[in-house]
Amino acid sequence: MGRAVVRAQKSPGRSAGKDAADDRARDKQRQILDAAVRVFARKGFHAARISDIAKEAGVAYGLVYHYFTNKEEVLNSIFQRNWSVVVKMMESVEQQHRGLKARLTAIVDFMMNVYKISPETVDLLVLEFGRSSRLAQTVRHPQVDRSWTVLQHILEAGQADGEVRTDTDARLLTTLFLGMVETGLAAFVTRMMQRDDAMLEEMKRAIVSTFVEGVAPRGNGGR
Amino acid sequence: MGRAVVRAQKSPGRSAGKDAADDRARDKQRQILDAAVRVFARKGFHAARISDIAKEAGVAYGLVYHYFTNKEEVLNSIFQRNWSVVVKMMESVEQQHRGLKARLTAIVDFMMNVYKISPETVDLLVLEFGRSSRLAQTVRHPQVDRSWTVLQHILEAGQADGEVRTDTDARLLTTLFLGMVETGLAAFVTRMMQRDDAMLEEMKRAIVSTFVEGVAPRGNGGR
Amino acid sequence: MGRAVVRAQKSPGRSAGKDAADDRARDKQRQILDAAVRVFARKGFHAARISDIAKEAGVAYGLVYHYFTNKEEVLNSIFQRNWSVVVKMMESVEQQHRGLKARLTAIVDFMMNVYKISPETVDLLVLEFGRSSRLAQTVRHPQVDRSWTVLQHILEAGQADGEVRTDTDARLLTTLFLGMVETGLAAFVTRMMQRDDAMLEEMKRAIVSTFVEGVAPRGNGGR
Amino acid sequence: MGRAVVRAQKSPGRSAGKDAADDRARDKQRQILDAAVRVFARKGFHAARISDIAKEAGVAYGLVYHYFTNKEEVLNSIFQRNWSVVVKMMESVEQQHRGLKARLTAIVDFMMNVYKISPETVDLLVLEFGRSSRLAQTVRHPQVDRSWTVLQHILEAGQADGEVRTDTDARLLTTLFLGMVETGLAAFVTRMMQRDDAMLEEMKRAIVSTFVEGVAPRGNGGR
DNA sequence: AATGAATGAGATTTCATTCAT
DNA sequence: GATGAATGAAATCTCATTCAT
Repeated sequence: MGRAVVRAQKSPGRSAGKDAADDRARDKQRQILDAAVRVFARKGFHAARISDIAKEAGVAYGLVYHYFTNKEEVLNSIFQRNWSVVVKMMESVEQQHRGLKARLTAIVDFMMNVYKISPETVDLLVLEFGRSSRLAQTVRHPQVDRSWTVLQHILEAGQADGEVRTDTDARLLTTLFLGMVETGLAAFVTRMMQRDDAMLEEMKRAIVSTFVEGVAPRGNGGR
Repeated sequence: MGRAVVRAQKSPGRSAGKDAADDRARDKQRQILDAAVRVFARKGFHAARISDIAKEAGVAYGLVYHYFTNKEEVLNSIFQRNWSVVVKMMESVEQQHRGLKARLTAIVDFMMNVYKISPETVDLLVLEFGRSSRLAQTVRHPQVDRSWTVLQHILEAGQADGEVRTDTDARLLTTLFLGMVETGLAAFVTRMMQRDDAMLEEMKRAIVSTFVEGVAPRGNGGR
Repeated sequence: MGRAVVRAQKSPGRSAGKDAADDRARDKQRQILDAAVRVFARKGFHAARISDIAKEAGVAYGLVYHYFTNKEEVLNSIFQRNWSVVVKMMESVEQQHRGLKARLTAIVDFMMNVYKISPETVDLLVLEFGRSSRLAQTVRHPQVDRSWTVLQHILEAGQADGEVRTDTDARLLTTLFLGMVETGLAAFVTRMMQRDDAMLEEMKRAIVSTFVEGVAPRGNGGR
Repeated sequence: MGRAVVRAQKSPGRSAGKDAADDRARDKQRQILDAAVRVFARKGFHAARISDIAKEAGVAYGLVYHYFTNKEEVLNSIFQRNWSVVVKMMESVEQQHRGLKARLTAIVDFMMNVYKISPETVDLLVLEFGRSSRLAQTVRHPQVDRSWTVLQHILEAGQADGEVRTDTDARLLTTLFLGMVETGLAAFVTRMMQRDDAMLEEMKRAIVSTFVEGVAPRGNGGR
């Protein structure tokens, strides 16, 4: 409840009154979204009532409708907000790092860190969104497609560099990598595994090394 | 009321009518469960109405309540029925096959074949059940735990045989393997990938080889 | 459950097979009615389900419909059966006894004894039927009217004999007497009072003497 | 949600809107309760549907749930509201009047007047609540116990003053008195007796005098 | 006679959404 | 902007009753 959100500085030079009002509005909106993350993570999208979210946010439930069209839009906003962060991260990783292992390590690192910081968010993304074709049909976030594409690029680069075998479709390998990450997270989410830092670290290492070794070209003079 | 009736032998001599009735009852139950699989897969558990299931099964919705306590129990029955098949398969694989690769291949084969035969069932299991901690908390199917355990045994055997590196927890590797399989299936379920046989075959090969290579001990001449 | 009902001897001289069948039928019917009394007393008419009655009687619920048109008819049968006993008792009391006090004593005695023997029956009659105008409207048992009439006669006889003051309507006094009896019983039914024999005896005495003294003519040559 | 709100004084200066809203809310609640009294009296608790109450009150049925948890809580509120009036009356009678006859006369007067003003309320209290042990078990209104206690005190005072014979338990006599009043009312409720004022007056007199005479100590020159 | 599968009307209850204040 | 009263569609579930066996 009431987590202290760091307020971003806004573009200076506007009417102070307006800005203050905008600020308050943005705060309220964020307050509601934060509450929604927790409630959705706790009860699931369907079972979560708007009034639950409002109560968690400490506002009247009518206000939720002031900021969002309906319940689904609340969920969409959450996805938008979070996936755009993931996509940005992936894009920057592609730019900043070289080599398959370094890149995947950076990505897995980031994901696991997010989990440490806000497990509810990950719970929600994994449980409600992860793969739901039904939601996907209604929602179809281009962000998600973009993240797949970036990953695919990384793997294709690996194939070009001889780090990844070329006899398998890069898109398919992308699937497998995401599967490991996702299910790895899910194991924590569903309490299949203990939620402690050591475990998280081991998980990171296992995912990266298993995948990198697993997709390495082999055979002739190979490994 | 009167469901899951254990058939006892009754006074011989006039039991035919009774038995026929019981048979019909069992048929109707199965008819309802089959319909439920399709409806759940199509709309998801929450969005599926009992009346949808009844309509799909071609019975009055009251009959669903005649055989099942409520909607959740319908879902549970489906899980029970299907997971027990998976568990049996895994156990038999452990008995019949030797060697990590052979065993995992057999398992992945089976899973993908089930998908070919009854994609709705897999859709349902993957989407609704796959990992939902919320459902899991209420339901806690021992069958699921059992399947994890069997897989873990297989990996531990691999460690003992030197096929799997020993510096990583077998349970953790189990997670990763299941993640690949599950997300591999999910890619079809969510239409992220084309549902054709060639693709399924390539997926099978990719999963097994990536995982087996990925978890192989390295070192000797290796990495 | 399964209280041992004393089977009445039937008119001798009929076809034995027929009689035996009739007997069995009557037994089943009585079995169902006895069960119904207990269930209605326990849960109330509305909350009692036909299946509860059938279960209590140890028969299939379809059979209830073989013997009774519907749930309401089951209740009616119970009333019929019991009130006719009460009416007969009152009529015989009017014949056998002389004097207001003797007659009322006999009546109260009987009522309280019934309570000792079958509290459920009294519970049911008092709670579901006692005064329910709504049921009364649908049911309108002539038996009930008859019992009022007999009592009224007894009071009118008392007026004629100078035991009861004549300045008050006999029907009204009937109401008051029945009110005492009914509420007296109700106090046990609702556990407002301890259900022990001494209390029952004191209740009997109090009802009769309070009423008899209360309605005695007074005044001039009176007290 | 937000029912039975205790009105707190809020920051003075802009509370008018809020207060007006609260007033409206209280009005609506009462409107619903009044409607419920009529519907329950007409059809009985079980047969009354929430939608009947809503229709009678002229509101959407959802609103009933906005103010009350469920149907039973509606009934409870009615009991609470009405019995507290009865209890207060009895307490004030005990204070204001002296002598058994005066006190009981005042009580019976009040009861019969309530009946004249709102027969439905009395119908409901008498028919649904009067004694129902089943409801009583769930509800157990302390108000009802309190009214018994006050009456008992009045009778004990009568015993102390020599107006009531001491050889009978005061609680038992309380039962009888209430029985007369209740059944007296019931006779009107169930249309066993004509609902006219003259009859009501005669009933009043008959109840009080029968009871007072009936419980008077006898002996001296008596019987 | 006896059974219980099958039906479906109908009741309760929930909750997203609108809207007056 | 903020509130929460008001609405009513829709979903779950119950159970009296019918009927084939």
